Amino acid sequence: MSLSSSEENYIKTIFQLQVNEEMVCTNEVAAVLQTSAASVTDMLKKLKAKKLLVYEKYKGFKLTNEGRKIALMVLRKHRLWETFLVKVLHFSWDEVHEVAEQLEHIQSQQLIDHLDDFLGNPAFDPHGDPIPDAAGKIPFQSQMNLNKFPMNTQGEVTAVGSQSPDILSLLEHKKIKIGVRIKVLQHFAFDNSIEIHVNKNDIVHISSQLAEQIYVKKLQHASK
Amino acid sequence: MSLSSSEENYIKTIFQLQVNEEMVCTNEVAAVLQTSAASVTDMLKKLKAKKLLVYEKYKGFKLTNEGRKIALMVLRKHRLWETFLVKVLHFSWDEVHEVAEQLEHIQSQQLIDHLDDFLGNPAFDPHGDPIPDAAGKIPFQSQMNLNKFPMNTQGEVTAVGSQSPDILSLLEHKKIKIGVRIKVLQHFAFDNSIEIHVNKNDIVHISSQLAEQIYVKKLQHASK
DNA sequence: ACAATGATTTAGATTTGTCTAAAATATTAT
DNA sequence: ATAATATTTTAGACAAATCTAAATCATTGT
Repeated sequence: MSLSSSEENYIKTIFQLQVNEEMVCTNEVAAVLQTSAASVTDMLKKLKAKKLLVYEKYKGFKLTNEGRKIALMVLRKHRLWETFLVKVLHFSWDEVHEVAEQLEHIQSQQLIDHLDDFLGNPAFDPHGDPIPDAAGKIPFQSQMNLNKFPMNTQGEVTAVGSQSPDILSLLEHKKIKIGVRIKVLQHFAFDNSIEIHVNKNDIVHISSQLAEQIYVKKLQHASK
Repeated sequence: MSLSSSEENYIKTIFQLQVNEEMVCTNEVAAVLQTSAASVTDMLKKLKAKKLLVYEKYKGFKLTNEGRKIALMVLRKHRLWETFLVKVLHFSWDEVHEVAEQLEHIQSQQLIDHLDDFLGNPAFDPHGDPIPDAAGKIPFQSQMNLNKFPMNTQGEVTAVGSQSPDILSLLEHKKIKIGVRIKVLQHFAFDNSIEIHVNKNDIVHISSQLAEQIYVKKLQHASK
């Protein structure tokens, strides 16, 4: 049973909205997919008929195991293609998304297996997001994007996504380099900027564009 | 103005059917695309409205310059992807077509430019077909597939498409190797097999599958 | 020349994915 | 508690690409 690009996009979106076991609602999906709530309802009926999600009118919905499996495969393809575009075809990180959105719907198991091998079975894509393996397993994400790092948690900078001079000079100015300790103090919803502690001394403000380029791992607390 | 996959497939098919300046007819296209003549007519109207072909009811049709340009770009993408699949992802020559049919419709000029550069701007794909360049120019095909070689013309074997032991042992048995002179004597429509002269002595029979793997270039006649 | 045959087009229907407007349901505020 | 508001679903329509069956045009054989 193979799905249309449209069906795959809905499933991927629902998967990404349903962190934990929460139900997802119609408007959220409509907002992400830039479509009308009515269109979402139409698609929900179809995906329910295919047993890819559980859904009751007016009550919200979430993916079944089968649906989750499909979402993971689409995500796998998307992230492998992004890796290919950046590592092999030398796209920059901000140019890959639109193209990967198309490539993720190519139907060929062989293609994705060979691509995975050619890339050396990467565990993370250029944005630092984990790439599900062929069985759908997501690698443990010791490193994660500063944008997604929990607040008030000790972290250590592990990598920078881009090597452009503009980013490096900005990082230097803010005294951020690989190995420094950070803690997210506050998040501003307006522009997704954040305020962080650097080395327990300085408090600096980081734009969402910059945070996107900084990877961090959690540190174990000495005290408990 | 961007076209749907379906429109691109029709244009590509019509381009390949219209060798020389001949008109193409509805049934030919329907046969190649495995669809009904009625569907072809519907699409012809649409492509005519977009000025991609000239068409008069019941009289046949052919592409405009604009239509030809699009066909060449689709062909370029198809053949670059086939090259990628064989050379980089180690697909065998008979596995690439279906996947390339999907990949050729990905919309991104940047993608195809980068892919072309990554592959080293190849002039021919793994089947020996010429790859149009970014301007739509088709490289001169000194080497061509034995299946497409004209009859009663002196040729010289220049390459073999696959290095599999099965093919090599068959070629040895038929005394065919790089450099030998050949001439196509007869073509059998039933199975697309051919009968050829090898080194002006032996007459051997070649299946279409084998001919597909043999590349030949024309030799200038000493006499004229 | 014209009847038979073949090719092409039209007419009308279907599927998929979308839309807007209106109706139904749920939530929130006073 | 119930009126106002927000969310979700239904109803009906549309565009793209396809189909079948019927009608139209072209070609061919005698």
